[in-house]
Amino acid sequence: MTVWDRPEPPTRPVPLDRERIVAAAIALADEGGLEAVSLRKVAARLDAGPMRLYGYISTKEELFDLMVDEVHAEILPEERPGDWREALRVHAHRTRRATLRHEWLADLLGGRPNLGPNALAVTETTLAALDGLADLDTVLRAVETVSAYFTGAIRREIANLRAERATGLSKHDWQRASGPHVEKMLATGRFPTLAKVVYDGTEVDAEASFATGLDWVLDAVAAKLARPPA
Amino acid sequence: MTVWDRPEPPTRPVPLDRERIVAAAIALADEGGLEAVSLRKVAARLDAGPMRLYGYISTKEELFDLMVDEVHAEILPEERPGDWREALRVHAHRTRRATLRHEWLADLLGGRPNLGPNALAVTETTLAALDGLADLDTVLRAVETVSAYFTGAIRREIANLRAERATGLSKHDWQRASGPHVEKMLATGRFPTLAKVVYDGTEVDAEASFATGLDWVLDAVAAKLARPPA
DNA sequence: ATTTTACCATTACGATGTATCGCAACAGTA
DNA sequence: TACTGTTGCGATACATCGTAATGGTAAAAT
Repeated sequence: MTVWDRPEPPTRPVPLDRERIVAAAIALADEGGLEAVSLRKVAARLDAGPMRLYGYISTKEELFDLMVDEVHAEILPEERPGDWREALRVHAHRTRRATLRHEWLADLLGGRPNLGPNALAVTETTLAALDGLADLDTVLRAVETVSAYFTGAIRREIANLRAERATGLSKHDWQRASGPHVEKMLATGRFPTLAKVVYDGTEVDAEASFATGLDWVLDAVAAKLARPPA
Repeated sequence: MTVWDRPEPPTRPVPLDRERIVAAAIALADEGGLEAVSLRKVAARLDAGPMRLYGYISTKEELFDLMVDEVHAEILPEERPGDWREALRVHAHRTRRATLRHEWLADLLGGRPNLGPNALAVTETTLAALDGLADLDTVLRAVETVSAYFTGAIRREIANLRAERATGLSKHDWQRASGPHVEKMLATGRFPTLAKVVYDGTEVDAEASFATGLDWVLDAVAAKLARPPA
């Protein structure tokens, strides 16, 4: 058995780190949604066995946590924003845009506390922009209220977007035509107001809706920041 | 081969309907969370084979849709509420309470459009309470803004609650002590505002936070309903 | 040079959602 | 009453999943 008969030794396994793992997972999720992310497929992208990953994460949920935090790096504004209102608005819009780039984020948003370094940095920046404008509790409530709003709004927007894609219709048409079910329901006359909205409502740009609702909430915050807490 | 040797004919399979299926699924989810809901286990509860369910639903997601709609029956207020503000507030609180009873709802809230009969009824009631107070689009935006808020707020509340349960600590303590990670992060000094909030913030009752944020949003809505749209 | 350690691939297990298929009980017809 | 279609159900099967356990092998330590 000469050297020539023996194959070359297998190339050393490609080095791994969380960054590479998370990048692979995000790529998969971007392409096929969260459900396309399996530890096996992530590992395969890195020319590794599935079990290899357990050196870096101990559960699939942790991988999701890492993914979410990674996207928060995109959310973190690059320049310190002007006033508090601008800071909150930017935070909301950047989150929305990031979610449009990575739709799977909608499935994770608000699902678990985000304690990764990037998420903390985002929170810090936002809090800092409000610091001193009112007592701590009010500031916190302001940030949480705004973020509750945009979390919910983004999730709904993505949910609608998926429904539109699934049916190939705009939301407006989709509600009326696509669902014989909805059609039928409305025809019963049990939902007169809803029917009015569906039939007479104008179709509004998603981004505009988002921005308008956000402005309302920001107005509310402004009112509470203005005067000391009740 | 006498009669006695022959077994009795198998009892006819227990009759099934969606109501029973959904009830079984909800029971499972209440006990063990959404992940405890598998078609096999649901079917087992009904003394049926898994495939039997596919006569009533064609996919697991549909089962989730049915579950969500079923809970909306609990959310629907029994008496027509007073004014619009009360209507929105009641909608929010009833949704929150339902989610506390069925925590898994937090995982589904806002994830898909809710078009079931009960969900439509809830929407109708809410819309009806605002009907005529402003043009349709404003009314719709009001309802959507409020519901985006409470969807997001509820999800965060449940997320925190789970984290507390998992660590056995209150959120306050959990952020400071449990996570050596968070501790360390804050100690870096890179998150001064956040540190202040974590260390100096008072611990507020979850329901109170929810109610306060909700009131803020309702104030904002009130302002927009008062004067005609910009 | 030998032992220890640390890592990694393999194997394996139980569970899942769902496609397929064959059967058995009923409905309707002759 | 015999026969035949139809319908709905169970069993089987498959591909996939997350992850526990195992065992080998290469680098580090002695």
